Parts: sequence; C-alpha cells; structure tokens
Amino acid sequence: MNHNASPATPGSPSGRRRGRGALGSSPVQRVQRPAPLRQAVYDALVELIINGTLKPGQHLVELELAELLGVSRQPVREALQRLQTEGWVDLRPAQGAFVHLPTEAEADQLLGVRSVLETYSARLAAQQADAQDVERLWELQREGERALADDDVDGLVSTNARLHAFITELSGNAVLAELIALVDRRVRWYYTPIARPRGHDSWAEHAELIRAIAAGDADTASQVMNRHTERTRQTYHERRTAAGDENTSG
Amino acid sequence: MNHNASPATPGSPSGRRRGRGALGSSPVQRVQRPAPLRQAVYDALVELIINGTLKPGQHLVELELAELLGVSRQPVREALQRLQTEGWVDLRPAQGAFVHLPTEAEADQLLGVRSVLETYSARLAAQQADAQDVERLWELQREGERALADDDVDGLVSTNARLHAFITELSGNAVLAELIALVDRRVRWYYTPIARPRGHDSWAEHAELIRAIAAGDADTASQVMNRHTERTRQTYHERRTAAGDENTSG
DNA sequence: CCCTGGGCTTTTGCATACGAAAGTCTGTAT
DNA sequence: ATACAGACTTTCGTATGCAAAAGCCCAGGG
Repeated sequence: MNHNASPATPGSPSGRRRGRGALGSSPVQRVQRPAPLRQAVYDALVELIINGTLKPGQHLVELELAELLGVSRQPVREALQRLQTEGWVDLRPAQGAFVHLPTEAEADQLLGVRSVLETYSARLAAQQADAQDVERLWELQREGERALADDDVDGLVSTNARLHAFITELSGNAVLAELIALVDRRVRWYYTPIARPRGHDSWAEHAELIRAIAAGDADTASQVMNRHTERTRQTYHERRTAAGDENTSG
Repeated sequence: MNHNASPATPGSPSGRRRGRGALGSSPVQRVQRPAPLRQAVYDALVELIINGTLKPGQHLVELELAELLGVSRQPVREALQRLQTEGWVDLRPAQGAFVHLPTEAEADQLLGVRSVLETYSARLAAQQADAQDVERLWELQREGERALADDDVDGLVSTNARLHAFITELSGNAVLAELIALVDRRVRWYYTPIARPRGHDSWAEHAELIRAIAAGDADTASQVMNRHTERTRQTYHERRTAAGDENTSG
C-alpha cells in the first residue's frame, strides 16, 4: 500500500494533455473501470494523514497537495470533500482544509462508539457463523497466540485487526461493517502513539469470544466483546494519561 | 447565481472594492462567512432526493443538476462527493452519479445500526441528565401525548424526532450524535412510504424511558430504548411486507 | 433474426482561468 | 512604540474548456 508521492517534482508533462503524475499506477488495477484520480488522491491523503506527514491542525493548501501528487486542484478538492465527511479534515469556508485536530473528548467518544458497534457485530456474528467460519476464527486465534509467543508486535496488530474485521464481516451487516471500518481507522490514527497491543489478556478475551460465537450464544458474545472493547478503551485512557504526565514532568 | 456574465478583462487586479474598512469602527464585527455554493447544492440535492423528485436508481447528469440549480458543474461535483460518502448516491467511475437504490436488506441493516446507536445514547443520557434536562424530557412527552390525543400526525412525528434528538444531545457524545443524525435521515427516507408513527405504544415506551433516565438508571434506559427501537424496526418490517403483498396482489 | 462494429453523441474527469475573500506586510499618525 | 489603514499576496470558490470514456444508433454479416 505504499504509493507515496515522490519528493522530487513530478516531471509535469503539462503540455496540454494530462499525464498521470505520481499517482495513477495503483498496484491493484484489476478493476475494469480505472479508478479516478480523485480516488488515488483520497488514498494518498489518508495515508499521509495517518502516517503523520500531514499533522493535525495543519493547513492543507490545495495547490501544494496538487503539486505534491502531480495532479490539478480539482481532484484534490473532490478528495477533500470526502475526507471532511469522514472526519479526517475540517473545511472552513474561504479558508480551506485543515487536518482534523481531535480533542481528547472526541477521541474517547469515538472509542465508545466503536465499542458499541463492535459489540453489535459480535452479537450478529454469533447468530450467523457456521462451522467453517468458526474454524477460521480459531485459525486467526492460533496465529495471534503464535505472534504473542514470538513477541511479534506487527503480527499481533495485524492478526488482531483481521480477527476483528472477520467478525465484522460475519455479522452480515454491510452498513455496520462500513461504519466500523471508518471509526476504527480514525481511532487507530488518534491513538497511534500509544497503540501497543494489550497482549495476553486481550487474546484470552478473544478465545472466550470465539467460544461464544461457536456456541451461537449471541448474548454472551455481545457481553464479551463489550468487555473486551471497553478494556481496550480503558487501557488507552490510562496510557494517554501516563503519557501526558510524562510530558508535563519532562 | 452565474456571476461571470461580463466578459473577462484581465490586467486590472481590481482589489479595491472591499466593504470592510470603509465604515467607522463598529464594536461588533459579525463576520458571517457565506456558505459556499456547494453547501447549497448539497442541501438542495438531499431535499430533492428525500422528497422524491430524484428517484432511487435515477442517473444524475451533472450538467442537468447544475442548470437546474443555476450553478456550474463544479460545485455539483463536490456536493456529489459528499452525497456519496453519506450514502445518498452511488458514484460509478466514468458513468456518474445515481441516486442510491437501497436493497431491503440494507434498509433493515440501517435500522439495526440505528437501534444500537440510539440504545447507547439512551445509556449515556441516563448518566448525564440533570433535573432540568428531565423536566425538558417530560415537557416533550406531554407535547407528544397532546399530539396523540389530537390525532396530530405531523406534530407527533416532529415531537418524536425532537425527543430522540434531545436524548442524543444529552448523551454528550458528539460523534454518536452525528452518526445517529445521518443514519436516521437515511432510514426516514427509505421508509417514507410507510413511516406513520406507531402511536400509543410508542409514547408509553417513551415515558418508561424518561423515568429510567430521571432515575439515572443507565441499564434500564438502555434496555427500554433497545426494545423501543427494535419494535419500531419490527413495525416497519411488517408494514413493508404488507405493502409488498399489496403490490404483488394488485 | 440476432449479433457485431464503427462512427456519432453524451457525459464524465481533469485542467486551467479568473474574480473574490482572507491573510500579511508596511508605512504613517498618534 | 503601538495601532490602524491600505496595498499586496496568497488561497479559495466557481466557471469554462477540452480530451477521453461510455453510451447509442444503425448498417452489415452470420
């Protein structure tokens, strides 16, 4: 997923006809319809925001972004519209776009919303999952436990994400899945500095959750997921507080 | 709205006319930023979609919309971006925008999501509401019961919406409030043809809910709201089925 | 009769142009 | 030195222009 814009000036063809600049050559081009540039711009900007190149509060000048990505202002503007709706940037009339600067309260609210959405998805998943799905869940669980044993942090994060995503998918509720994906991405962004996996406890909870889903016990699955996500929320809160103390003391 | 009627005369910057500093010092400088056209276009299109002028599945030609609204294609395109993100239209690359055509499954999924979100908002509201808030809730409740007694359907719908909105506001979770607002608008659109209020039962449930909130009993408030929204969902489902039968039989 | 393909029309996607608003700087008067 | 007014600069918001993709129509062949 690394389609970063090259730092060098994109040798702008700029003679009359457009050339696809730094973007446009996505590794995933299996789609019949070539994705419009605005989509590539959107992807690039989300990436730049998440990886911190574009910092919260920063003013995004359309022309700069356009040149950085080797396109004109128009696709940038269209991407910004979407980014605003999804909460990544704020658009102030006649002033332009600013990378959204989340307050502490907002970040926590987002965690709360994610918690209830994931809890609901666990409930639905318990009602939907068949034996094959459950087998896949255990597979992911084993993978996570292996990563845990190996101290493989990246693997842990990735497996955790895939496990939750699979449960969401199992829910069979596409609207829910979309919302969770969006909220989750924002949560991860806000909490990037402290987003280490919780480790053993977390995976014990996962196992409990999978058992409930396997049993088709929606109430238990819901309860377990709720506890799980609320603990994650609590952990984040503690770590943020600790980080804040460190900052104020040092 | 077309403010480019006169021929362009490049060369004179003409930055002279500015209406700000000429007048004396007014102590109150109410700087009201004019909403961009794209906002007006967005509002207009949502209205046209909700009121059925633009029908589900219909192809929206940018130029037609632009002429209809008296603007150029550009603000229309930007509005369409937002409309897509919010689920009102589908944007197909190189084909344009189509008014979103919800499947039955999707509509029901939205009701499910709305249900959990509102349930969560009731839980939070119960933890947050003070005596004054509760008084306001009872006020709305009385207003609803009056409308019920008067067979005032519009008043019933409006008061119901305000009651739910107030509870959402009481939750103190802005992220949640935004999501609910969005989901709710789509739900109302989908179910417009059958969206009569449920009437008496519904308001009895409201009263029960308010009592729980007044008592600060978050668990009960949550439970009651969940039952309430799930019943609404069930009612919609029944009505849709009935309407579908009528259609197929006639 | 149905399928097919090549030109014509429509519509999108992107680029560019330009007026206007917001922000910035500078010189002057107090 | 400070505060303010006015120009200067930057950036936004919108309109317009143009090439390419998609859709359409109709003639010709299986």
